[in-house]
Amino acid sequence: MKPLTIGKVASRAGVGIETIRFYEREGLIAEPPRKESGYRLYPEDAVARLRFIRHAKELGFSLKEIKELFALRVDPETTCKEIRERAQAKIGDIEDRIRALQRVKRALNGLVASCKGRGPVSECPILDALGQDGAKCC
Amino acid sequence: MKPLTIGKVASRAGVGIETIRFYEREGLIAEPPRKESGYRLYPEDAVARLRFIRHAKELGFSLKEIKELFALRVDPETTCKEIRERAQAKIGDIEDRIRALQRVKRALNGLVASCKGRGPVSECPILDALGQDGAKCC
DNA sequence: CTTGACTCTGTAGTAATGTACAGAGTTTAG
DNA sequence: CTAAACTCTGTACATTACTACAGAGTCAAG
Repeated sequence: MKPLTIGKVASRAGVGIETIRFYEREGLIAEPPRKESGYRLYPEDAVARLRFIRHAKELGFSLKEIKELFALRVDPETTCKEIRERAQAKIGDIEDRIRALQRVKRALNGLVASCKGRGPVSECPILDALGQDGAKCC
Repeated sequence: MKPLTIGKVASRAGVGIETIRFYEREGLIAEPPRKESGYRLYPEDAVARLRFIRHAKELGFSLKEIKELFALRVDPETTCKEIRERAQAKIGDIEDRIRALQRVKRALNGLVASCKGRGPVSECPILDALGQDGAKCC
């Protein structure tokens, strides 16, 4: 397989060229070999790595966390268990966020229910509720 | 009740002084009256408003969204009905966000389930799955 | 009345995550 | 061979949500 130029890698991985160079600067991907001209020449698996980054980001990992995942992989002491634990911690984070949103939703639903949809805004119970110190919102 | 200086408001609302001035610049809180000296003098309810912002932020609203909520209240033409409609739209947004997070969570759960937590990282299915093109993660 | 704490404006910096040129050199299709 | 497309470096800009001064003026306790 021929090495790929940055543009090919970008289109195959579904990211921008600038993004790849950015990731290189940030240490998320290795500096690839270059042609004499200075053009970057990527092996095939650079595409997989960029896809990994993209998917992990979609799953709510920050670049920093992704970098940590890579560091784990590089470290020969790391076990599958550790990766799994990270994923589980992430699930916990996501559950927290879901719960927080559900609280907001419940609060808004309650407010909507208490609002007849008539009268001036000054009498609308919706906005007052969030000004309290915690109680009404959760 | 005496008007409060910015420092008092900040400590009561649990935010920084600079944050308050920042919110003022951003239009999240009104410019308060001033003393001759130029010192800001806040009415009590500024504290409630800042708490509102803080709580809403903790619940995942961006400052922009919070501003939109306030905009509803400020407009004298706004009726309770409009607030209610906005609140309902907001509920829809929140439901979307919850669903997105649940998709992520399901994906991560699937990955965790496929990982026995044993063996070297090179055999971890979680990392493999992230390298694939989309299918495994959604 | 002095001194230390407070506040003012205005500017600049931070972190995260890119995106957008400018200006120059390189590669490739026709 | 030429022109279009591509890539290079380096810098600057965008967004969100603050945070940190600098230098000057103000307030309040003792």
